[in-house]
Amino acid sequence: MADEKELRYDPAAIEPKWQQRWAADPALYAAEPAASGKEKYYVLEMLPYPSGQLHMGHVRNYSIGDALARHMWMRGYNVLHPMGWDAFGLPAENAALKNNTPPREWTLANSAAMQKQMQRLGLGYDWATEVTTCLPDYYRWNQWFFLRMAEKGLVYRKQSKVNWCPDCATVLANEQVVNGCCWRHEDTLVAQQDLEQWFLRITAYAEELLKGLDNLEGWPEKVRTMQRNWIGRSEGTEIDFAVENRPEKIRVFTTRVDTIFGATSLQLAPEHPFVVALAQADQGLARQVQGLIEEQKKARESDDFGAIEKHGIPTGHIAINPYNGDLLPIWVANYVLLDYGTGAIMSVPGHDERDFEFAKKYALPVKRVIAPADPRAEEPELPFTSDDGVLVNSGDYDGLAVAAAQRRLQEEAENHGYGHAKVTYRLKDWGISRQRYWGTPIPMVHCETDGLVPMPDDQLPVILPNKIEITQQGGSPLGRVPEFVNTTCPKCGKPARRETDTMDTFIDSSWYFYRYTDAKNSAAPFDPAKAQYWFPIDPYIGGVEHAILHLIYSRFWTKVMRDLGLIVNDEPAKRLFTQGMVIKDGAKMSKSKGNVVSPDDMVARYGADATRMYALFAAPPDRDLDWQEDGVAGVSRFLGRVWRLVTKHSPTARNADSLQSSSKSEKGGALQRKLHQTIAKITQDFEGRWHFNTCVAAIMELVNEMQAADAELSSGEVPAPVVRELLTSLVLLLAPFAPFLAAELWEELGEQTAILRAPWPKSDPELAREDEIEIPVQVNGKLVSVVRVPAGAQPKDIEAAALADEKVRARSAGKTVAKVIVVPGRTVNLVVK
RNA sequence: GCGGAAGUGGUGAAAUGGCAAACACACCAGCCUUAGGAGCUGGCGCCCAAAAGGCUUGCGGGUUCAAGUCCCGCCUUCCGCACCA
Repeated sequence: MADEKELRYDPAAIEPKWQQRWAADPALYAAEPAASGKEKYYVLEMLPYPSGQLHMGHVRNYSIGDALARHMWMRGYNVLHPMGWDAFGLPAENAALKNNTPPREWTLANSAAMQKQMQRLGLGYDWATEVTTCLPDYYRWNQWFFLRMAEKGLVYRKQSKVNWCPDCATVLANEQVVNGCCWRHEDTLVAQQDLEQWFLRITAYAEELLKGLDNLEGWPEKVRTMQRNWIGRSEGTEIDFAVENRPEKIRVFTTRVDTIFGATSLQLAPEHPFVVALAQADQGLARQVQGLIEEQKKARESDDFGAIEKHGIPTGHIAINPYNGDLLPIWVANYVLLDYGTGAIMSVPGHDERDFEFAKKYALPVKRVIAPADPRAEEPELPFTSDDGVLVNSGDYDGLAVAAAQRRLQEEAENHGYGHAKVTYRLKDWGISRQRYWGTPIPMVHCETDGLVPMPDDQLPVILPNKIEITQQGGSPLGRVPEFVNTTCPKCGKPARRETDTMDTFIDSSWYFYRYTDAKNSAAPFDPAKAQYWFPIDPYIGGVEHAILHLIYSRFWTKVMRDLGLIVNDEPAKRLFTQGMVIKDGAKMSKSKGNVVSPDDMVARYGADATRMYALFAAPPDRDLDWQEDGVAGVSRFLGRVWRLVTKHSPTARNADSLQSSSKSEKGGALQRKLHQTIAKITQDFEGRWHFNTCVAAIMELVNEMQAADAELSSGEVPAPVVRELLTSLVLLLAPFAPFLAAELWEELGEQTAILRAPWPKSDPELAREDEIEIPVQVNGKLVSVVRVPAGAQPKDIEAAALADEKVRARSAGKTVAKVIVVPGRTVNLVVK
């Protein structure tokens, strides 16, 4: 019975054994100091939120990163492969409410559980550099950075709108607003509230963040485009309009100043200062404007801003077009946004869809001022929004092309002092205040005498109190902890109040990957020399859902740190790799759909190796992956074949002299050829394409061939040194994808050292070369036959072989061969007439 | 509306412009048996009873000796952004 048991591949026996051995050897996955002299490789996967459970998306993400890390270790690189926990955030507070567990305990228990899962999966992380963002030795540096930014003028406070869930009685982040409702209360509309908020001046870096994208060649085009759109640079003109009988001027932003002779009104956002001023003196107007504001609010809340019907209110005031003296009625319109441009537009119904719709509704005049560039073209229907045109009905500017007219009109405005060219961004400053408990306290003090006073560095960290009652009452929870709130002013020493807002959790993840390079540093966020050695990150691997927020914030943070003199790199990551989603039955896995596959379950049934290898085999890593359990079973069966193949022939391999492995036997030569072709293919894929699905397929082909030659391997027909080479190389190739089985079989082959330290096999082109190859022969582009020729055959020999082929002769009988194209090693095409 | 990606067997997929469907899954037939979530052999795009042959990469054009791959125009799906002036 025992013997038979041994004939079966049993991951449940193999994997825990190696897991224990690896855990007992912390140096195995540890990064070495720069002095190692090895070339560095920093492979990073996005750190998880410690929810308590890994999901399949994590497994896929980490399987990709771990395969790369293991491969690079075997290539002799100094590899940094760290892991940590994005540990602040609302779920911990929700759990606290639900289970009466303190957020800190809940979070740390979760990350400990997930670390166990990761170790069970055999992921090779250097746990000595682990970062947990909710611990004071990490978040104190958030506070430190905040103070440095404040010194540089990158921090300010201002009144701002926030998302407010009345049921939770708390502020929500934008990403927690789903279709205008709270993510935890699907039927509760999120309201907008005005609060005084802390902001980081990310817009100071808007231009650099945009320009830098052009050089990020290792980032997916999709992500770069999304960031470009998010930053939303647009070039235009600001023009000041005087108002009849009023002292104010109204500044308008437009990208189409060339259409200004077609302006027939000005439209102002309901919250525009001019409107506010008018409303103060006019109850009726005030009420109407309030109506518009309510409408906008509602539209914003329902996430359907574009769909509300345009309407407006005439103010009765008149603006003057500075170019031609036209008198333009001033309106308040519900489709104009206060926070883009200047909050005021010139309305040109002839050449803008929205203005046209508005003008039709209120019977405002529509003027044609742009004609198609081609004079023969028919006069187009209005609105004509193309910028390929020339000016008409525009005084001295008639006949100018759009672009030229814009330049001339800008010059004119500057000469007369009523306008100038202007670049506007859609990117807004980063509102980082959260009226929540579980986050980094903002290190500021409110003093009656000195106002806002930053905490001195030597009083950091401002510790988040542990004992706190989390309730559903409004306001910052920290405000209800007197020991926290009551302090003394660092400047004057008088009693003062601490800031009770905490920081957005995206701050935690904006720089965590620098901390990995020096995670235990208690004097600085990290040693610049260490960061300089490891940065930039070589591949940064994660889901595309972070394309905007996290990846813009962390680029911003990198630039700030560079300007603080801490680092020398401009960008955090050389290459960004966005893996596809894991889906099941055509839909993203989710609890509500009931199609969630648990990694623990897969590991229990098929083992970590099969689970990981399936995650790499089922699809290329950048595409969505459809999880099919039968596929995991298939990979598991394959690993069983490998196990049987290697254990069966390992005695032969162990006794072989490893120095001579070149085979004289035909079968041995064929297997060696396949082996060296496989090594070449996989090595090449690791160098950039990362199509691990075809790497696994190539290993399967190799195993299939070896299995088919089982008799020759057993009989000695294939020399023992070749058997040895075949088996050891196979196990080495498998190591990045199925680390447990590879380690087990490595030992089975009598190897003493860790497989992770064994050199990656090298493909010998001599051994990989085919003796004879098949060349498809086409006649007039149609496949007709296949001829066999020696591998290095000359074009004329290949041509002769093709012409001699029977099927080819039949096909070209009675016709003349007009042309012969020979692609050596590839194909022959005969053109016959 | 703007931007991005993708459309290939029953399924996941493969294919530096050079034999479309490698490798797997599922299915079918057979073998073995210690009856297992095991192993082995064979079959498996479509048309034709089979062979021979023909057809086939969303649709329509084009470039080329040669197109799943390159170019142009459409259609569909997914994703991101969106009264952004």
